[in-house]
Amino acid sequence: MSLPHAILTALLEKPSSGLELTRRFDKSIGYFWSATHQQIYRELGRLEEAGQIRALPSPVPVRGQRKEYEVLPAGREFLREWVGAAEDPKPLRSALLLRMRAAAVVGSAGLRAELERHLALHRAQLDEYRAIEERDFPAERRTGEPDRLRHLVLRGGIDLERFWVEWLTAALTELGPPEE
Amino acid sequence: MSLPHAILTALLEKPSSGLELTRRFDKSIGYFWSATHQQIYRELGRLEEAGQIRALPSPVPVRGQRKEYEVLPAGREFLREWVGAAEDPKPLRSALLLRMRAAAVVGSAGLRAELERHLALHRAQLDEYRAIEERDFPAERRTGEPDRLRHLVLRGGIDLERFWVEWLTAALTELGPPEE
DNA sequence: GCCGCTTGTGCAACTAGTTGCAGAAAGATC
DNA sequence: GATCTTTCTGCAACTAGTTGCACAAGCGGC
Repeated sequence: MSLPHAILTALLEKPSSGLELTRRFDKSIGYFWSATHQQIYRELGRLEEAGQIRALPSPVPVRGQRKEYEVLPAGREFLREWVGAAEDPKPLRSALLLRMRAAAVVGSAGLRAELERHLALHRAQLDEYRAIEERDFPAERRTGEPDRLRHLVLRGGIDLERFWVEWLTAALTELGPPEE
Repeated sequence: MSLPHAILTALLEKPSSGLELTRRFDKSIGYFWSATHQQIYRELGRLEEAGQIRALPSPVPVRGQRKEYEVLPAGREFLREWVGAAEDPKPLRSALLLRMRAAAVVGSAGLRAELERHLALHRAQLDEYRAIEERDFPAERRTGEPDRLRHLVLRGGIDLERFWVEWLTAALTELGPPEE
C-alpha cells in the first residue's frame, strides 16, 4: 500500500497542512496515486502516531485550525527504503476493457457513446499533462537527477493517455459507424 | 464496481462453478479485472440472492460439493444495461510511477533493480498476450462482432504492456549505468 | 479400511478506500 | 454585531478487496 509513501513524498517536496495536501493531490501526486481528503487526514494521523512526521508547533491545537506537517528523519528513512523495495505491479483493472468484453456477449448497444466520452476525457488529460510539461520541464531544465526523474514520471502519464486515445480511436473505428 | 459484471460475463461465456470461475479469472477475464476466489464466492452468493444467477439443480446441496451457476434473464439484462452506462474512468494508480517520484526526493538507490524486475515481468506478460492472440485470433478469425470486440480487448492489453516495456526501457537508460 | 492429498466451498477478520456529514474558526455582508 | 459563507479538520458508517483458516468429499496408496 502506497498512500503513506505518497504523503511523505508530497510533504518532503513541501511541508503542508491536510487541506493543502488534498489540493496538491488533486493536481500532481494524485495523477498517479489519488486520495480523498479523508484518507489523507487519517493517514496523517497514523504517520504522526508512528513518529514519521510531526505537526509544526502551533499556538492552539484546536479543531478546525490548520496544522502544518513536516517529515521527521524516520519518515525520510522509511521512504528511502521503500524506493528500492521489491513490490510486484498490481494487476491491471479496467472497467472499460471489461465492458467491451461484456459487449461481445450481450451486444454493444450504447457502448459507442461511452467510448466517445472516455476519448474526450483522455484527450483533456493528455492536454493537461502537455501543458505541465511545457511549463515545468522546458528542454533546458531537464538536467539534475530530481528533475530528470520527475520528467520521466510525467512522460509516463503522457504516454499512458496517448495509449488510451489511440486505443479508443481504434475501437470506435472497429465498432463501425454510429447506429449500426 | 465491476466484479458482478465480470462474473456475469464469464458465466455467460460458459456456466461454471466457483472454482472454475476462479481459474478462468486467473487466465482470462482476470487480466483486466482480477479477483480472488473469496471475492468470487461471495459475489456468487449475492448474485444468486438477487435472482441474477442460479445454481443448476444438483442432487445434494452440501458444502464442499461443486455447484454450477448459470445466468438468469435478469442477470443478462443487468449486464446489458451496464455496457451502455456512463461510468468515469478510475484515476490511474501506479506505485512504480509514485516510487520514481519519491526517488526524485530521497535518491534512487535500489530503484534500478526494481525497474529491471518489472521490465522482465511486463515482457513476460506481453509474450503471453501475444501467444493468446496467435492461438485465438489468427487473421482469418477476426470476423464476427463478438470476436472483433474480444480481439480489441486483447490488443488493449498488448499495447498497455508494450507501453510499460518502452517506458521502463527509457527509464533505465535515463537512470544511467548501474551503480552510478 | 484408514491415512493422507487434492479439490471445492466458505466463514471470519482484517486493511484500504468512499461517502455523508458535522463542527470550529475566520472572513464577508448588511 | 448578527448572520452567512468559506476554510479546515475530522468522525462514523459504509463498500471493496485481502488473508488466513476450516471443513467436507473424493481419490489414491498400502
